[in-house]
Amino acid sequence: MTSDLRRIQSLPTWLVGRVAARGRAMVADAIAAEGLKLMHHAVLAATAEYGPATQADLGRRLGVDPKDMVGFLDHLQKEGLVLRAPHPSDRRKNAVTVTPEGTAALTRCGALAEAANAELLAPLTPDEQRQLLALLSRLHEAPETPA
Amino acid sequence: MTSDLRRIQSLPTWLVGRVAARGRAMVADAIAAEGLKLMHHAVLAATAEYGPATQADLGRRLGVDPKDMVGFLDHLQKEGLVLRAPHPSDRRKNAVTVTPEGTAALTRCGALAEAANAELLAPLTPDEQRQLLALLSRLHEAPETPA
DNA sequence: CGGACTCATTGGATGCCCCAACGATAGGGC
DNA sequence: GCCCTATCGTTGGGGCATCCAATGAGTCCG
Repeated sequence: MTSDLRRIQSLPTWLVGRVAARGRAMVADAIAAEGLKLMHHAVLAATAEYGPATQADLGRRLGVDPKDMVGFLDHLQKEGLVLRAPHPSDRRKNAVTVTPEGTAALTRCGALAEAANAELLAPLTPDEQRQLLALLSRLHEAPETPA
Repeated sequence: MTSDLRRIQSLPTWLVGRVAARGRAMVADAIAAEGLKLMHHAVLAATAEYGPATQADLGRRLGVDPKDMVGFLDHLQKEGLVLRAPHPSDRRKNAVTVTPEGTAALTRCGALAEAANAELLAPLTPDEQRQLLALLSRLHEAPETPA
C-alpha cells in the first residue's frame, strides 16, 4: 500500500475536478468584466448559434436544467443580450433570440474566454493541448452519442 | 465565425467541466454505498497517507478549505473512520488518525472509485487513458509546483 | 373531447469552493 | 517574562453549478 493519497490524486475524477474548478474560476474571472458567468456565456453562445430557439431546446443542447435556464435567460434578458418573444406557432414556447448587443458581448466574451483557456493550458505544448482536447471530447460526447 | 457554440463547446474549460461533473456523479454514486462523498474519501485517504496529521495540514495538501475540513472530519469521525486526538505538543492542533474501520472503508472505497473511474474512461484505450492522466496531472500540479 | 405529452416556471436540495472572523494557543524578539 | 504576530480549529456566510419534483398552460393525436 504505497499511497492511497497518490492513488486518489491520480484518479481522473479527482484530477479533472480540480482542473475544472481552476478553469472555471479563470474563465469566470475573465468574463466577469462583461457581467456574465460561465453558464450565461454558454447559453448566449447557444442562442446565437441556434437562431431563435426555445428554452427547452437550448437546455437539451447544453445539458442544462430547464430551471437553471430560466435564471440564465432572465439575466441575459435583463442585460439586453437576448429577447424572449412568444413563439409564433406554439404558445407554450419562447422564441429566444440574440440582440445585437448580445452578439457584441458574445464576441468579446469569446475572446476573453479563449485567453483564459490559453492560460489554463499554458503548461502544455500546442500539440498536447490538442491531444487533451480530443480526449476530453471523446469522453464528453461518448455518453451523448451512443446508439 | 462558423460557430460560437462549437467554439465554446470545444473550449477546454467547458469540456473539462462537463467531464468533471459526470465523473464526480459517477464516483459519488459508487462510494455512496460506504456513506462517503467524494471529499470525504479524499480526506480519509489523505489522513491515512500522512499518518497523524493536523487538519490544516490535510487541508493544505488537498487544497481544501479549513471550514470544509471541519465538516468532512466531523462526518468521518461520526462514522468511526478517523479520530481527532489532542496534539501532544501543540494544544491548538488536532492529531487526526485513521481507525482500522477507516482503513477498511478506504480500501473498499478505493476499489469502488477506481471502478467508477474505469467506467468514465471506458471510451478511451488504456494508452489514451494514460495520456489523459498525464496531461491532467501537468495541468493540476503546474500551479502548485512552480518555483 | 380526452389523455399523454411538452413548455416555462417555481420551489427546494446538494456539493464544492471561497472569504472573514473568532477564541485559544504558540513562538520569536525584546 | 511580556507583547506581537502567526497559526489552529471552528463558526458564519456567500456564490456557483447541478439536479429533482411539481404545477399550470398549452399542444397533439386518436
